[in-house]
Amino acid sequence: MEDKTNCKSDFGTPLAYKFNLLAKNYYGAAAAHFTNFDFDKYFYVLMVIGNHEKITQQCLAKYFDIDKASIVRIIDYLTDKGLVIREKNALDRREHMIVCTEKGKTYIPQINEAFNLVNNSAFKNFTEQEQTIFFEMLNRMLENISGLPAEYYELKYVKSNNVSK
Amino acid sequence: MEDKTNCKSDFGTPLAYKFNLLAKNYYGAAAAHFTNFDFDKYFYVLMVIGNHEKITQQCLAKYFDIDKASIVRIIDYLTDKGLVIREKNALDRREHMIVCTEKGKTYIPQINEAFNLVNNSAFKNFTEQEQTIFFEMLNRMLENISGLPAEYYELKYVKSNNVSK
DNA sequence: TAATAATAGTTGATATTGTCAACTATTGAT
DNA sequence: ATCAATAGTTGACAATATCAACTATTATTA
Repeated sequence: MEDKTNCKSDFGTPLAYKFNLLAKNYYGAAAAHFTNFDFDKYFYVLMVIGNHEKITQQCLAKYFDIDKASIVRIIDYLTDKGLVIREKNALDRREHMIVCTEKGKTYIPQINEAFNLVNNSAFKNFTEQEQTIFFEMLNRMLENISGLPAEYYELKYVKSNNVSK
Repeated sequence: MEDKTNCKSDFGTPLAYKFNLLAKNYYGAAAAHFTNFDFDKYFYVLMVIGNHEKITQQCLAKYFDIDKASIVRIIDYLTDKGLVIREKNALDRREHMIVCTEKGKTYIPQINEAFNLVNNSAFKNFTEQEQTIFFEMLNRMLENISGLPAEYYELKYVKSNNVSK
């Protein structure tokens, strides 16, 4: 059994293993901030919806890279909790625009704040510059691995719903 | 809707969102290398087992941070495929040492190689130094978020089974 | 030593999640 | 007018994780 104490050895482990561990611990830490909410999941979905006036389910499906059927159930859940509503788009009546309710909006700042706190604790002892470098590296890696520019995931799908189409 | 074209905006998004995207794309890319195998999952589990003479299910559960019941089913699957076997530990008959079979061992180099290839494509246009920095940052972040040293996940659980205990 | 606690693994039940195919409604293309 | 494409929905299903209860074995301790 080889020694794995130095960083070099990391090159032999799949990156995704570390990403999974990080994601799991991250969500665990974030969930601690949401214990007083009357809903217990899809915080980031709500945040994405809340940060836009309206957004289609297709956009959400592409943004989160999951099946549109899953989005239906997520929106069902959030609707059930009174956090969002579906509105038919008059310009294209196939589309349902998802809109944050007043109740839903009250959670957005708290969710934003909580994620910022967890981000900050993840970045403990990172300089501003290191944080910037880290994000920049993550984005480059996303491009390398997905074949798509990383901004695609931040922008494109989110933007497309605001212009007529 | 604010502009999100610059990196700064990343600070508002939960890190785990990007980690999930990366992990998903990473596994997708890796799976392409394993299409000719007669098993279709748990490649990294097999690799970890194969890189040690023997390892307990507890070790694997802690290493992958999943329930021991899940490990039982994973080992059932790998056993079913003839890739590993369970051996009672004579020194502590509660423990089942998981050992790679000859068949299982033939896959280890291929799996190692495949992960290296995907790592390399993920790190396209990264200098050696950047790669080292990236891993080092990931490990620091894991420590920050989990409260445990990152090597814990690479070493401790994996090592403990080799000494009598 | 006997009783009790702790550990490793197993099993069954359950909840969650994602995925697929089939379907409706609507719009776009030819 | 017809046909194809898109947005969304639904039901069925498979994969996964999790939990509690259980067996077997070892460690603790009174």
